[in-house]
Amino acid sequence: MPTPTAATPQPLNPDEESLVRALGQVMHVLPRAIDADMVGDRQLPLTEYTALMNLSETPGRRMRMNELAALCYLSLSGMTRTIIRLETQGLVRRERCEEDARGWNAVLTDAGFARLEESWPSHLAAVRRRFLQHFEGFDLAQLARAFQGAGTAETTD
Amino acid sequence: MPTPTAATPQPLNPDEESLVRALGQVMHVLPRAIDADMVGDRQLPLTEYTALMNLSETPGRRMRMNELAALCYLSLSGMTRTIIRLETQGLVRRERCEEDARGWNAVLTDAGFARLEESWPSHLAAVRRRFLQHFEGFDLAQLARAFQGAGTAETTD
DNA sequence: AGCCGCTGCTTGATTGGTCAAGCAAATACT
DNA sequence: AGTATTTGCTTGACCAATCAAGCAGCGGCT
Repeated sequence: MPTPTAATPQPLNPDEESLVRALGQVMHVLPRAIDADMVGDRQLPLTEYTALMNLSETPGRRMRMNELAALCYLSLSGMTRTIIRLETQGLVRRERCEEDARGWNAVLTDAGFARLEESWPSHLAAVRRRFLQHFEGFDLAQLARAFQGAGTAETTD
Repeated sequence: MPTPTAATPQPLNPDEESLVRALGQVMHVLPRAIDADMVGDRQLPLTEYTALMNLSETPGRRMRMNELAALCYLSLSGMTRTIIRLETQGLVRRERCEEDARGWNAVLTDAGFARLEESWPSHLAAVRRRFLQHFEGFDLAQLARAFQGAGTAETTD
């Protein structure tokens, strides 16, 4: 019996191999690097930046914890803690939700909006330098679709 | 004065915008998803798998902590703790380094090698399904080069 | 030979995330 | 109407990573 226990799957070819290795590196390095850039430059961690940014794009600059957590790819408890950090800095305020007294809205304060405006160039620069720059010859729209697929792949199966 | 404080950088065009959004998602989701797959399937977290894998590819299946940490994209202390976890499972053993009594070698045990052999199909499947699959039409070699660039970009600039 | 600074690794303290349990409000059921 | 279930969020316990401090062994310098 050549393959005794489990079905041996098709191994990676050399190009796949090096892509996967590079992916491993990027998954580890990129988020930390961009975060470190933001912290070094603007004292605003990537997670907090992302929360502020999502809030800023919403009518009334407010959002339910639920929805914000999903947009930030964070667990609900992770979101709670992020919002608490932002609240203590005065960048976000929490208001009880009118139509459901269990719910809360995170509301971007003026200070929060100002902080965001002051920080986005730093974020933009980090993303350009660490990522976009390296994909210059590529069809970005096509690439974006592939990434979306990779990010939203079914959880189990 | 139209732009009072800082120079306003070139904003992202729509394609860049959606690529960056997708990147944000992927950076968050992919490592956790692959790790969760491995844990669910084989009880072996991605970090530990990576350490075993790197050890297995080295002559004598042994490596200095230093070097292993670099290959795993982990801090030295993070590597120490990972190795301790692996050691308590009997998958790795530590030996003092012969030519430098300060140093340690992490050595893959037979049990560790077996564990790796049993786990790699799961890792492979996760990587295929969550990542490679979504880049089917692409020039993988070219993509790999771009990713390598993104992962190794100069730290400060 | 002996001290001094450097190196390799571990350990302690902290951080930022997760999951599970808790709690209060809303909703469904009879 | 009154209870049971579900929902929305927070809190507690935990975990894996980081940085900073500690420590032992090495190597250079005199």
